[in-house]
Amino acid sequence: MGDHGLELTIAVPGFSSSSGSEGGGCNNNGNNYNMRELDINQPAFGEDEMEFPMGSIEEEIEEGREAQRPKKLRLSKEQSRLLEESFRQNHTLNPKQKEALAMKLKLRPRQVEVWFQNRRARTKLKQTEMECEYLKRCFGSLTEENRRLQREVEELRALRMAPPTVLSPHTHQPLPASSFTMCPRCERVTAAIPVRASAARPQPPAFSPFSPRRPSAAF
DNA sequence: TGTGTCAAAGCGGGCC
DNA sequence: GGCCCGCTTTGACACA
Repeated sequence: MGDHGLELTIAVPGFSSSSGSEGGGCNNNGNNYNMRELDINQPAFGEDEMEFPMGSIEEEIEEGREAQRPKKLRLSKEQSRLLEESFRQNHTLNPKQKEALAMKLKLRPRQVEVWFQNRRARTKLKQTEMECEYLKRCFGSLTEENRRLQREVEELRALRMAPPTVLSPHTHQPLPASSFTMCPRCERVTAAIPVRASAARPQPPAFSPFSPRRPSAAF
């Protein structure tokens, strides 16, 4: 989708989202969205509130009109563009900035405020989604690593349980049990068992999700 | 025309 | 009291 003329630009370390269809969106030619844009800012709402398309319901009731819900505002492309621009500069507005921006956009300060709130929420949601994807990938690789280590543990355990069969280097026959000695340190029967290649310590993963040095490309 | 999605706006609660 | 946030509602719109 994303064809409402509002593009998410998320400042996430390692990610750069381009503001793709700046000015060249798919909605700026000939569909009814343009008609809405005109509706929003045309002085067709009464003299006093011509900039504010959303009048209050109470006012309408007082005036004896049908208490119909006011038309919902859809921001024009230009309004969205300017809002995005100022959001890129600052994710929050002080009252002065808000007032100025509202004046510039012919909106109520409250509408600018709401737009920024919603925009922050959308940014956060997007970040959360990306973080979720990243954690899923971490989970997958850690599960795989865990499975591999479990198998290795099983192998080593089996090796320990089995009676040691060591071949004599001279006769190539199994040595008698009497030829083994007890290791004074670990108190196990030891013999000259060659180190198995598979028992070599595995390489640690390239990075750990819990390490402070996360690869920046993750987000 | 029904349905899904998006975004504006409402509402309540927490914080300063 | 104003602002922000999370959640929700609701109208506009696109699409099958």
